[in-house]
Amino acid sequence: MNTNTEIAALLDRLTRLHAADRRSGNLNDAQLAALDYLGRANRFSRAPSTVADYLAATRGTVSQTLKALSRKRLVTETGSQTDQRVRRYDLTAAGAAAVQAMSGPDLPEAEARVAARALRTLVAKMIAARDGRSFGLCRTCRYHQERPEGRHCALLQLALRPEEADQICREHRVAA
Amino acid sequence: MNTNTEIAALLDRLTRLHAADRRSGNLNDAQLAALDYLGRANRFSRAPSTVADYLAATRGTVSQTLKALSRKRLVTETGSQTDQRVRRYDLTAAGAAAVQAMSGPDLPEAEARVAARALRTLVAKMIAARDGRSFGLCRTCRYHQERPEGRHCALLQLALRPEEADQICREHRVAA
DNA sequence: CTTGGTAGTAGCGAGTCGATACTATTGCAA
DNA sequence: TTGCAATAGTATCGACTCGCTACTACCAAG
Repeated sequence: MNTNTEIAALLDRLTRLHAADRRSGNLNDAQLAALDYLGRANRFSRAPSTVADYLAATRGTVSQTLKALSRKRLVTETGSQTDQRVRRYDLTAAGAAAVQAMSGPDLPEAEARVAARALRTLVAKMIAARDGRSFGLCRTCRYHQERPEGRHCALLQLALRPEEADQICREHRVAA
Repeated sequence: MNTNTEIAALLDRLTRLHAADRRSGNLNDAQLAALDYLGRANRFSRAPSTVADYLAATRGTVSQTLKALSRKRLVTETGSQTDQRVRRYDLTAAGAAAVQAMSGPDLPEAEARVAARALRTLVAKMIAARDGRSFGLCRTCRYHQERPEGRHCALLQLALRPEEADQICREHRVAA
């Protein structure tokens, strides 16, 4: 068996194990993933299309999922001022609590670091193969600037809030 | 963000990307995973309960999935002679073709090896955390014996067919 | 001011998924 | 030998995913 085939098989099993581990209470895998993403993304990256892009799903599916989360009072829905078509979904306090309650694997730090590096590489490759967005952290972006008056985004041309430097941005481009 | 939390987030995304990549034609993720497993498992490991164990799902869910695959003529269903309760699902030629057609990631060999090692470790840890079976290859098992007349399983106490040494076994125990 | 592209959604059909409940078996123990 | 608990597999239910098509609202560029 070639190594790439083995990776596919491992991903298959890992996928299942991970989903089974998280799945708890009344949230399914897709809802958990969306909720977790919304908790990490900045204010420009919490629209249905963006979530769909991140989760490699269609807008239709994500729309349904976000509505389900909304019915469960885990997110709120807001319209955008600048573009009337765009909607933004933010975590409620209950939503944030649900994210906190999610369990991950429990590896010793050294091993976790090795695993995290491998996973980052793998994700990056798979994104590249499908021409997808990197969805990296704002502060690692080529448009991120540190100015005397504070952080600034050179792409959107606006000042950034302090907490946004560590959030996911849909416009993220790896620094050159 | 601690490293284990980051791993959970990476797994979330990886899970989605992998599923989206594979999903093709008229097979969904669960069906693909079951089909792939059936193609790798030995004759003692192709029953619904075993598949359920491997995929971290319930017997009920897997039963449904296997019936769906059966309707699509990708697997056949056979009863066991030794235990009337047990059923075995084998790939048909069409099923084997569908497995062949599955695409995996496409990494250069060196990187693939690093990724595979990390994934194996991660899977092993997650299995251990849930007291699950390893589902390793027959020839890496502590009960696997090379005898003059051929390979032998010291647990089931029977002779092994040549191809079985490289198949997945539900009874697999890591060599001591 | 039309026209083309984008954002979001509804609704459909197949299927996942956990849960519950049920039927055959099997295996063990009194 | 019977009797009973454990096991294998299924059916069914309700909530939901998922891709798809169709549709509306909105934006932008000619």
